[in-house]
Amino acid sequence: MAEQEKTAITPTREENYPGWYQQVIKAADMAENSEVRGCMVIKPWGYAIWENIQKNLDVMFKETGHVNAYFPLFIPKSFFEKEAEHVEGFAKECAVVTHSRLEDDGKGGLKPAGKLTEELIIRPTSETIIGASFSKWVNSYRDLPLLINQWANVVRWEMRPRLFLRTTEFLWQEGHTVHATKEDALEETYRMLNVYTRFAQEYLAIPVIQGEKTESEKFPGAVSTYTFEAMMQDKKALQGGTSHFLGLNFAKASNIKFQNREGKEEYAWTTSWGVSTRLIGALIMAHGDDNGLILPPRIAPLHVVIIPIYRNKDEQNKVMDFIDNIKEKISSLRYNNEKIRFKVDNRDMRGGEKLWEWIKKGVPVRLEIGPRDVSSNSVFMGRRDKDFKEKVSVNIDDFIKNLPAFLDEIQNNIFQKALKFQIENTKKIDNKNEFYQFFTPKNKNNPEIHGGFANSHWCGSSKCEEKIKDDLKVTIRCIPLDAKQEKGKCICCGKESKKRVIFAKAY
RNA sequence: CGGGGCGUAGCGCAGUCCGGUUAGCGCACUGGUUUUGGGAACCAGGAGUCGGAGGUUCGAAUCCUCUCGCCCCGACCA
Repeated sequence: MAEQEKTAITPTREENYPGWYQQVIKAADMAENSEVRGCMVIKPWGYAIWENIQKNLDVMFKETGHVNAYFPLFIPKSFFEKEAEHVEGFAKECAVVTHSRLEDDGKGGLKPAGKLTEELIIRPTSETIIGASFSKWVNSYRDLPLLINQWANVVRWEMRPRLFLRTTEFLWQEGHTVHATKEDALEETYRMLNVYTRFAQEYLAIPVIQGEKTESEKFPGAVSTYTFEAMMQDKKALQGGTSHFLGLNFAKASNIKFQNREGKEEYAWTTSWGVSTRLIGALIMAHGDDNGLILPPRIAPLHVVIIPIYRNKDEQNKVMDFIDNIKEKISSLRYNNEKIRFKVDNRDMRGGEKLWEWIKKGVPVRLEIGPRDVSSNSVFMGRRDKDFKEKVSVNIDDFIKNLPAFLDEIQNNIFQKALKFQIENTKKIDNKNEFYQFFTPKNKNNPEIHGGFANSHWCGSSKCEEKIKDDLKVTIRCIPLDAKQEKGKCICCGKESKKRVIFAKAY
C-alpha cells in the first residue's frame, strides 16, 4: 500500500478545489461566515493581511498624487438613476433603505416606521454620490486634475457568496478622478492599472495579465474598462481589480463642468478604479498548498515566528534568554522599509501543534529554538516556500545577517512559482476543436482541474463571445494590452482577426 | 425565483423509517498525570429548552400540520 503523505488540509486541491479553499481559510483562521447571510466576519489574521494590502497600496496612491476622503454610505435613489447603463448594471444587486426607524408592532416585536420620502441605496460603488460632490468642487481648469481615493465598504446583493471572493458586503478602495482632457483621463486609467499590476506582482507575488475588457464585461457606465487577471491553481482566472475610463458619461450625469483657459465651459473627463478584499482570495488560491496558506513576506502579518522548545524550567530559562537576545537583534532589522514583524509563540501547548498552526497560517519563516540550538548558538529554520521537512540549522549571526535576504528570496520564489504555473497553463490555440477540448473536463460528473488561459484569435463579435460562453462557460478575460497585431482567424467563427485575446473560465 | 438537501452541545455528526427510562459519538473546551525538535496518550469533568409553534398520544428528537432559517446546483458578480 502506497503511503499517502498526510496533509494539513483536507480535501487537497486535487480532490476538491473549492473545498480546499474553504478549509485553508478555516485552518488559517482568516474569516468565517457570519449570522448575516452573505456577510463574512474577517478575523484578525485575515484582517491583518488586508491592513498590509491597504498600507502598501495607500503609499502607492499617495506617490501618484492621490489623497483620501470619505463619502456617504447612502446614495439617494435619484442620483443613481442619472446614468442609464449604470442603473441597469447594478439595479439587481442593490440593498435599499426605505424606513428610518422602528416601532412596537404590538406583538412583542418591532416594525419599520418613518417611511422615507426618497429611498436610499446602500452604495454598490460610489460614482454617483462622489459625482455630486465633484460637481461642486470642480469649477475651473485650475481645480484639475482632482485625484481622490476612498477606503470603504460596499454592498452588492449577490446570489452566491463565497468568503473573500464574493460577499454581500466587502471592503475595498475606490479611486475617483477628474481631468481636463481625454488624454489625461486615459493616462490616469493606465497609470492606476500599472500601480495595481505592480502591487499584485511585487507585493502579492501574483503574476497578472493586463488588458481591456470586452463590451459585455466592462463596468456599467464606463467607456472602457481595464483589468488585471490572475491564474488560480485550478487554472481559472480571477479578476484582481479594474480601472475604468468613464469618458464624459458620469460628468454629464452628475454635471461635472469646468471653465477652460479660454473661459468656455466644458464637461470633465473622469476615471474610477478599485480593488477589494477579493485580493485575499487571490492570494490564497494563487499560492496556497495542501498544508494551507503561503504568504508572500511583503504582506504577511508576521515574517518570523519563533517557537521555543523546552522540557523543564531550567531549559525554559536558558531557551527564553537566548530568544530574548535574538528578539533584540531582529528588532534592529528592516525588510521592505519596515521593521521585521515577528512573534515568539510561548503558549502552553505542544511544539508540534504550534508548528503546524503557523504552517497553516502561511508565515514565511519559522524558527524552532531549543537547548540544542542554544548550545550551538544557532536557530533551526523552516521556510514556507520549501517543503516542511526541509529545515536547516543556521548560525545565529548568519541568520540575522541574512534574514532580509531570506525574505526577499521567499518573496521571489513564490512569485516565480506562480509565474511558471501561469506560463505552463497558457496556450496559444488556433484550432476550434482543440479549444473545445482544452476547456472540457474528462470527467463530467466530477470535473478535474482542467483548462487554463487560451490565447486565441477573436473577431470582435459579441455573438462569438456569447456562443463560447454558452457552450463552455468560458469568457474573454481580457484583450491583453501587449497583444501584437497579427493576422489570424476567430476561434469561433473563423473570420478575420487581428489580435489574440485571453479566454478562460472565471471566478 | 426554479431544482436538490439539511436544522440534535462551540464545531462535525448518529439516533427519526418502526414513538418508550437519565438523548449519544468524534473534535474542541476545563482539571490531573505522563509526555514534548513531524499534528501526544490516558483519566476525570463541564456543556443540549433536539430550529420554532400547534396537534396526535399514557409518552414525541422520532408521527401529522404550519412556520422560520441555512447549505448545494442555475442566472449575477470586485
